[in-house]
Amino acid sequence: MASATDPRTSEPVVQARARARRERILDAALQVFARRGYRDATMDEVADAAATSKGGLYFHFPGKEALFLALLERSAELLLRRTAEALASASDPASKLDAALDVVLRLFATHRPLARLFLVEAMAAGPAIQGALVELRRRFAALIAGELAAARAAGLIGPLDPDLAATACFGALYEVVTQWVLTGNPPDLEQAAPELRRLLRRMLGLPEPAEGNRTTR
Amino acid sequence: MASATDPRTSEPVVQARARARRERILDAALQVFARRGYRDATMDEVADAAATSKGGLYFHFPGKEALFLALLERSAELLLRRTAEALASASDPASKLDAALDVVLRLFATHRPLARLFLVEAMAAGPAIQGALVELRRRFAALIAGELAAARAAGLIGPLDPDLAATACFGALYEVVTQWVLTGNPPDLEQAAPELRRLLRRMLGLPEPAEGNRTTR
Amino acid sequence: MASATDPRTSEPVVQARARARRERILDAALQVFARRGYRDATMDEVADAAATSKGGLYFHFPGKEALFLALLERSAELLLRRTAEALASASDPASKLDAALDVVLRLFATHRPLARLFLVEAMAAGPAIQGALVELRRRFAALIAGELAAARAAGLIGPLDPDLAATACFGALYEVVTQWVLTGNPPDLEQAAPELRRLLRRMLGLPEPAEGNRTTR
Amino acid sequence: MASATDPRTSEPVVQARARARRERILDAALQVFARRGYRDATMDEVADAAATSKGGLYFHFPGKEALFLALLERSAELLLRRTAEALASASDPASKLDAALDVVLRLFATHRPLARLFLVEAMAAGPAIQGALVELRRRFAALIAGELAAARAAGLIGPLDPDLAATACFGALYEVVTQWVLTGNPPDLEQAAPELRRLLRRMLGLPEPAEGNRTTR
DNA sequence: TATGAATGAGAATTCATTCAT
DNA sequence: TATGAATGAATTCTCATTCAT
Repeated sequence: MASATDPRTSEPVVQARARARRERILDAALQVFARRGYRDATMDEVADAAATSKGGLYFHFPGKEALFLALLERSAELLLRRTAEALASASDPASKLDAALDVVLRLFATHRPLARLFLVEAMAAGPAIQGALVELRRRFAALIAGELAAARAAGLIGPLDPDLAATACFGALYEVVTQWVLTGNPPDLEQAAPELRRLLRRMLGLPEPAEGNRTTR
Repeated sequence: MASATDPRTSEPVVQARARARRERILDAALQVFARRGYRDATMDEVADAAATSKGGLYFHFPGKEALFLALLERSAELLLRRTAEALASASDPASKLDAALDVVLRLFATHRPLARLFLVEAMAAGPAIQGALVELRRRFAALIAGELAAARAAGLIGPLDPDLAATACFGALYEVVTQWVLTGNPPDLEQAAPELRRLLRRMLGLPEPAEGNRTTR
Repeated sequence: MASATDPRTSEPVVQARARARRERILDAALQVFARRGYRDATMDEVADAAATSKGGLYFHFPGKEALFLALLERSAELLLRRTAEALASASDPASKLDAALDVVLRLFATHRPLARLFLVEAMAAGPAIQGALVELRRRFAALIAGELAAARAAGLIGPLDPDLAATACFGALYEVVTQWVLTGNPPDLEQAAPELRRLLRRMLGLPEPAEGNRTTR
Repeated sequence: MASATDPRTSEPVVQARARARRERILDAALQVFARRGYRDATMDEVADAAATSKGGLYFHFPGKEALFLALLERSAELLLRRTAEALASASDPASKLDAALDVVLRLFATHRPLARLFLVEAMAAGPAIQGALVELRRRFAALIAGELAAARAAGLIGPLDPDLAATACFGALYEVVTQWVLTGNPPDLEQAAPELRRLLRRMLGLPEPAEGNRTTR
């Protein structure tokens, strides 16, 4: 009795179904965790939102923390990959910065629950998750720091501490998004992009662009 | 038979003792909340740490959330007052920035549990506390934004959006402290002051100082 | 140093004050117990209502149950005394019944909290209080049963079981008052008197009065 | 792999078991509430008595009050249904009264914990339960009042206020049962039936039966 | 694989009572 | 006598996790 196989993926149908269910659970978990916070969200709520049972949840994920971690990883991969692509697709440091900024702002602007989850709820979700978050921040900051070091080596920017500068950049960006998540200001997150770009450029010592479309709030 | 009074404060001894107990509870709560996080901390632990009974806790504070809020307020007053003093005691924007930065870094450097509590744990502690935190951030950012607007009006800095710039400043600072809280880097938080000062000055368009006066404690 | 004495009662002033305070506490307790029920009422509430402190309460009464019992006794004395007076002041069984009925309905009609306390809340207030209530009911029913036995002996009513008849009388009256306490029907409790009188008379075999003013609701 | 079903009820075995557990919990709750009273009974005790866990209790009932209410409803249905059947099975008002009286006395006589719970403990169990009890009394009294109105319309009894008369009947019955619950008198509740029947008949103006078997306690 | 009933170790909170002043 | 701060045992309810079917 050979098990059925999906002709497109040559993956056993059973496994495909399992993977789909897994994704469905992760999607549901994102909504629930973002809305209720890690601590207040219950596995019951996640199960309901995923239209499955508690037992089903525990078949796919060993526990609540692991579920959150999986969610975190899936989302972080996306963010980091897109940021890396943006950095790679631009040539000079200034446009790399612009591109990365655009990617991050656009991703969060279109995925507010994700932003809430990462920036507001996650940090207080227990040591294991905190550790994962620290690692993610480190990877993200390292991405920036790498670019800064390269720009510095190429003499495109003045002397600075790449790690601290990357942290500051990350923090400025992080705070702008957090404010938006918490207060809804600015109403459209991407609105803040040009001014934020200008501030970060100046901080890093990158040349100002010859730009006319200044937005003053 | 008049009740005994403290000769120094002319306050009834009973009330004085109660107020002391209240402070002791707040101190204990700070330790416990910082160590365990808001959610994981239990009222039992706080009571133990304060060397009182659970009932005693509830005599002084109506509940866990109110206890945390009281703690938040007490600490925030301190931070905001010191920052305002620092801003008032300096004359030009650049030294105002320096002074405020020093105050914040020093306060957190010497009160790591406080930093952990407010920067890491608090945000995920439920809507009421989140609201209080948003308000605190707003007040702090408004302090900075006010200075920026004044500096701009005086022609000391170029055109910028004071609110966004204040948010970015706050975020950069916040993230540096958070990294320190989470990873212990840099080992001495105040070490980061000069470079951070340089970054923020540049971001805001303040003149670079003729720098020989690096401050190493 | 002889203690001051009240010239009217030749009672030491201190004791007079204590007795007044005791009465004030009982009055407050009546209100609180009637409004919140025995279980849900707290000693704090009673203390507040009596404008005293918890410690003060415990000086005058050894505990919550004792307070309730004292209240019960004070009120029961009143009801039983008035009922006995009414019975004594009438000559024939029929007018005795009428008089007793009037007394009870009037007392409860003008003291609804008292009615609520006795008829609704008290029974579930714990074994000791239950025992006291049973005893009160017994005394009240005995009052009626005594009259019934006398009336029977005088040949004024037919044969019946005085105890059971008294219980039934008491129950009918009790239920009418309870309905009024719980639902507010009839709006004016004393309204129900004539019809209730008629029903009870018939039940006991007393002659119908030559009365024209029948009220049908 | 279809889930197993009970061949007799074609109900899934899982659900059948759950329903059985629910019933077992209700049975246990009746015992515990009757023995300890609503307020003093703890969910722990109920769980123990039901040989289940506290969590299990809360799986089947959302809380203590809901559990009590469910119990109340289940028992009240029984009483009301039996009373209605008794009323329906008799033809003339007098035998209807007799039949209903017998049903009620027999039910309580054989279920003393039930009687204790409903007549003594329940009334002081909080507003929600009190409301439910008021409604039950109303339904029961309405059953009687309906019969009285019909009998009156048919000219079988003299003029009276059906609602008040029903309340008085109910009260007399209620009090006799309550006395029995509280004091154990009369030792056999059903012993009181003939005399009580006679009293109520007279009260309502129903003809006396040609009966010789008087019982005097 | 999926279900949902069941578990049980806590959690926050309440409140009668005590007692130093 | 009076006060009100303090106590601590008891109680309801929660929820991550397990497991028989």
